[in-house]
Amino acid sequence: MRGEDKIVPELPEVETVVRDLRPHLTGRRLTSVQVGSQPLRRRWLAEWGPRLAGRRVREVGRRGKWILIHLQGELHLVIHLGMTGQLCVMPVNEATAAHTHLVFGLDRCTKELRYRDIRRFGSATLFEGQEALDLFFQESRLGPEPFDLDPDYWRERLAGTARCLKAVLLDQHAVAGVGNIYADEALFAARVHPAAPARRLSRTRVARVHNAVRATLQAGIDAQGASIRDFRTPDGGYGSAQERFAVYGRAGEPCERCGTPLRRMVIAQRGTVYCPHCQRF
DNA sequence: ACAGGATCCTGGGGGC
DNA sequence: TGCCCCCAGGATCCTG
Repeated sequence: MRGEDKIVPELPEVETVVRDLRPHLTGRRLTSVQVGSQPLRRRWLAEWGPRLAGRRVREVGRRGKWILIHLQGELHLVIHLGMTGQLCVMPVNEATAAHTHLVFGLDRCTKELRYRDIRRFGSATLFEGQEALDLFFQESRLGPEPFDLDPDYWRERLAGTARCLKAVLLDQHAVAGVGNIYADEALFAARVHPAAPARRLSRTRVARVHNAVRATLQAGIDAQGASIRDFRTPDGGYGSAQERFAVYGRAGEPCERCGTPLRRMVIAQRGTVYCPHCQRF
């Protein structure tokens, strides 16, 4: 990580953004949309602006790493932050940062909702009707929320694949919301090797993975909550929140449990850090 | 159907 | 100091 203080948004970061936005947006009307010239992962369609103008925000929610802004009249604004996306409510008179792609006006308010995304891996899409929203998640085969799962789900899911454990954790079809950072942290907490074949895991190891995924994500949510209140930087960053990670970005440093130097390998095309002593197959 | 690879994109870091 | 190259990674599309 060294000097890098951007955290790629995973479930805990997205949950934090949602909690941060909720009081600012709920009950407010979106009045307009300004669209930048550069396309996002999914192109914002010109007809969506007029369609959502004047709609009141009913609720702000989350599904996996997707942010859901439910509007009056069964419209659903679905936003993914990709790797570098930021969604902030800011004063209208504050200068608009480079790479701001969408600006939503808010009624009776001197603030506006801004979507900024340097790498443009993120997206914003408008769905009309609950069926269209359900169909989107159904077709993308988004897996269940990690907090809704029990060990039986993990046993079945892991037994039914030839892949290694970390690849399954990263797979949004298997479980929604886990990304590269929390996958590594959860496997360190569970003391299981990231390259372990998923189908060969013992019952006790599956239970450890199940508990570790939940505990790690919950700790992430708790820490982000603290960081956003205490250490939020002017550009909307999360300060020094990454100091809590035990393995992510720490290849070569001593394991906090046993002192063995942490090792790095590539799994599913993702940089993976683990303790070769604590984490076994 | 499933698994693995390529693709998109930019700022930052390493190497020379 | 400067330039080039490469790397990071989430979702999605493509191939075997």
